Amino acid sequence: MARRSTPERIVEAAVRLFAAKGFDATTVQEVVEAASVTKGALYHYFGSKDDLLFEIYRSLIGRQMADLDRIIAAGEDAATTVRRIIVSLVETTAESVDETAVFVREMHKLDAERMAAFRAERRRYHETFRAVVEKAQADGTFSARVPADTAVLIALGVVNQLPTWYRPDGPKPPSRLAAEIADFVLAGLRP
Amino acid sequence: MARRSTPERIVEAAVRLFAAKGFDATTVQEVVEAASVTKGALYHYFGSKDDLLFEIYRSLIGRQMADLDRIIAAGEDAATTVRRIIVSLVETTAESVDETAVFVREMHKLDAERMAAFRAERRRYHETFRAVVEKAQADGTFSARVPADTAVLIALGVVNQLPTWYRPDGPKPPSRLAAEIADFVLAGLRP
DNA sequence: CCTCAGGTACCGACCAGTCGGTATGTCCGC
DNA sequence: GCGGACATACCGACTGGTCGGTACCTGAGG
Repeated sequence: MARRSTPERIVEAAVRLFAAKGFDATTVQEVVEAASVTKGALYHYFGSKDDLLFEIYRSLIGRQMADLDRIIAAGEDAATTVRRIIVSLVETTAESVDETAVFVREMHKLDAERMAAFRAERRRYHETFRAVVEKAQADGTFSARVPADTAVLIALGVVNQLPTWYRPDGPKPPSRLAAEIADFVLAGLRP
Repeated sequence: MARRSTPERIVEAAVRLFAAKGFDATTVQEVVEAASVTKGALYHYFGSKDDLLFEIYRSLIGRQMADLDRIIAAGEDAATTVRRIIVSLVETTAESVDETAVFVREMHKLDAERMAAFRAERRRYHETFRAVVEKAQADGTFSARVPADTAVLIALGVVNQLPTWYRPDGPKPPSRLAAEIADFVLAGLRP
């Protein structure tokens, strides 16, 4: 039998198809065929096609928030913290390009309740990141040339855009890309 | 009668709806109702729902390419040129948030032929922008800390991500936002 | 009276989700 | 150590509704 559990296989197939064709353009039938299960099995584990989509978001956001918390808890200086946040973000994104692509494109399809939950998480991420930049700007470690919130928006914007041009088989390994992006952002914040 | 021509009204309504609900989730019926026309009128002017989508891309890309060519033709120094490219991009994007949002989210739905045409245009934009940065890096005007292509990818990434967080009624006017983003990018390129 | 702009009724395809079923455990009283 | 009650995991034919697109109509201007 297959190594992965049935629900895992279903989510995997769904991510691949949603990333390639979009959520609406992918039929439940295609998902079950790609996962080698039946419709019955899918609806046994997931309440609806939307639930499947939400499951993808949940796991991605969960990983990113955990990384952020870990980095903040380490309590290093601002430049190191910012570098680590960006590197971690770029690397997770690179290894989950499909998830991120689906996420960025179809996020607005969440229903009101889930959208609220998602916004709260994103807000927390954003505020935490911004606080690091603001503190460093206040004590002169970073330049205040550009407001902290714009800097954060720029950094997060780059990462979310990554799935549109990043190719796993491209010339630059994710670690190299992560370092370059971090360098650029830090250069922008340098006094 | 309405001021705008029928096809213009149709495209306008389509952009608004596609941006709000997504292309697939919007029915042709909703578009014609929002535009106060009938299905017959829509199919009189557009061959298919996809044609409508393509029309949105075409006009947006056309405007951006024209702006770029105009800026390059002015032949100013690298820093001014880069600033102008970013400002022009941010401002067009801000005044066409809906178009850009649709574009970023649904671009992958283009058929092979149109996708190829689009990629060629994007490539030209990218290469033109990169050439400016590379030249300035070669003569020492810009730092070569971060490769030119990464810098360009970052700059364009920020702009494409703009529709997800930019609000026309937000505290910062587009010109201010454009200036901040340009400042940040130029700071990242400063020797 | 013919063409062009627009209107309207309708069709065929498709798709998310349902539902009645089976097969395989597993726990428990006796 | 066995029968029966219940649960878990899955199957796949079917349906009710939806939607893009089409065929045909109308009315006005030249």
